Amino acid sequence: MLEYHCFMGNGQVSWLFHVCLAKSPWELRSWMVTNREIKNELYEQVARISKASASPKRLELLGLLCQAPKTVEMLSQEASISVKLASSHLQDLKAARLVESERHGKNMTYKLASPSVANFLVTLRELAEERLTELQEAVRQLGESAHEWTGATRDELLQQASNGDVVVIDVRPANEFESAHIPYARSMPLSELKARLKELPKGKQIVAYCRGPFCLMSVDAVRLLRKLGYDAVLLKDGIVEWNRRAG
Amino acid sequence: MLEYHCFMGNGQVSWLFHVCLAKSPWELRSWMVTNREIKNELYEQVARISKASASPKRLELLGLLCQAPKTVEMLSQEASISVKLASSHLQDLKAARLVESERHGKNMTYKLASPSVANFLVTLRELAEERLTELQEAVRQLGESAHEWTGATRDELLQQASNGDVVVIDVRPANEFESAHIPYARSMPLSELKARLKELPKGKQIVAYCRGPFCLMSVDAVRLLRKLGYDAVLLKDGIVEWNRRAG
DNA sequence: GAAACATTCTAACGAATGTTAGAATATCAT
DNA sequence: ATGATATTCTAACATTCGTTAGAATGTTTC
Repeated sequence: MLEYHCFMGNGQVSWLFHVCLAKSPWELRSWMVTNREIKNELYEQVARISKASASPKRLELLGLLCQAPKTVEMLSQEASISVKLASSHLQDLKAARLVESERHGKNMTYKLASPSVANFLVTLRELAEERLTELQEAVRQLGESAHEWTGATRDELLQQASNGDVVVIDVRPANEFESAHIPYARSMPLSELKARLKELPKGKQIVAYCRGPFCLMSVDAVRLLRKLGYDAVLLKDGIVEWNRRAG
Repeated sequence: MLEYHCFMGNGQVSWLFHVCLAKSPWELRSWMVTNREIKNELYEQVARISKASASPKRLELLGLLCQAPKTVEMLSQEASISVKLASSHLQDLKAARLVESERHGKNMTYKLASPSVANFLVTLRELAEERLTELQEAVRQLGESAHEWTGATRDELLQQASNGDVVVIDVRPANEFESAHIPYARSMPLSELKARLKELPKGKQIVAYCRGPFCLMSVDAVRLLRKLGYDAVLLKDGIVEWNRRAG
């Protein structure tokens, strides 16, 4: 029976006859089959990466690992899933070489396999934000509830932070701050914010950031600070987005 | 029954008690549920994009659409799948807003929804090449069979092409050349190459390119030209990769 | 309006995936 | 070694996905 995509059934593939004029029918067929098999294999491999990122929970786990290496338990709690499910997802990610694991005593620690993975995730998220109006709507609602940093550029923020005109606070857990943070930022985890209020000057503007645009910690921090009379705004970028804009 | 990720079952989420001290238990619970639901929704939306790219055939279709708009039939033939299956995959891609369709007479034409999609695909492919040794191996074998352009930089190639030291040929079908091509390149589809050999100078180096690193047309072109005594090499970049390096 | 054609919709099947619970494994403290 | 703890492996289930075939839709041409 003839297939739709039969090898020689139409004009679309007629160039093959020119290119392969010298080849015997058997050789021609084998050449095509081989080429097709090579392509299939190549795309199959690329799809391994996108399949690994094709689940909301795996995306969330990857996002958390962009901040710092973490144990299975930490990851499961922060993503609100069971330890078993987290472990299973992490193994899928490991099979796709997106993360690596290492044992530290009783705990298994997972970390991103490469900075390229973080870069890919940001590209993916930005594409989703550009294309999906549903996502734009959801993000817009987040933005409305809090005040965003309006001081234009990255360099301006760096400048003002370096000479003390604004105070940049990193409201993530301390270990994530230690793993990597924006220059001149001060670690002030959301959990300690209320107790350490006296460290913050009322006269200056306070810029709070957290894990990135999908993390709500800076939103909460800004809401709290503004209620107490501080001039607080939030920066949507996390450390990965920040570094990306550098290149 | 108590869940692993119960809301108040452990120290990991204890900061909530500080932040939300002022809230009643009901308010606290509702705040958490809402935050979790927002995050779930956000990641769900992002996953729509990666799910759409999580199939080898859909990746191949997207890759073809990066070259030029095409009808369902053209796409099905070039990807070696049935028209029905192609249509089905294209509708998945359309649901994820990665492609758009337009009717031209009897034919339905699909095109990329945005250049960001092409950019995302290259990022994905590059990540796959970096992380997956299986893919590196497959690509390496392709490279061995043909001679790659060794003239270092993009700018050098542009320079040499502009003053005629090398001849850059685009071996894709003519409509893809018309849609977009590398500056100074000459359209010479693989199907016509043998018939138009006399247009190519034997004294100069010929650089052939096609759809990108996973497309085998330039490999075949170079193989043919070298057998006939031409000084031909191939450029792995397609038009998308080329433009990306511009920014 | 009828015939011809390209595409999509519907239904169906087996294959792959997400999730959970229980058993098994590896490490640490004793 | 033994018990306690963290993680992974196994098995099971419902759900989703890839693929195919047949019916239905929309468009052009006559």
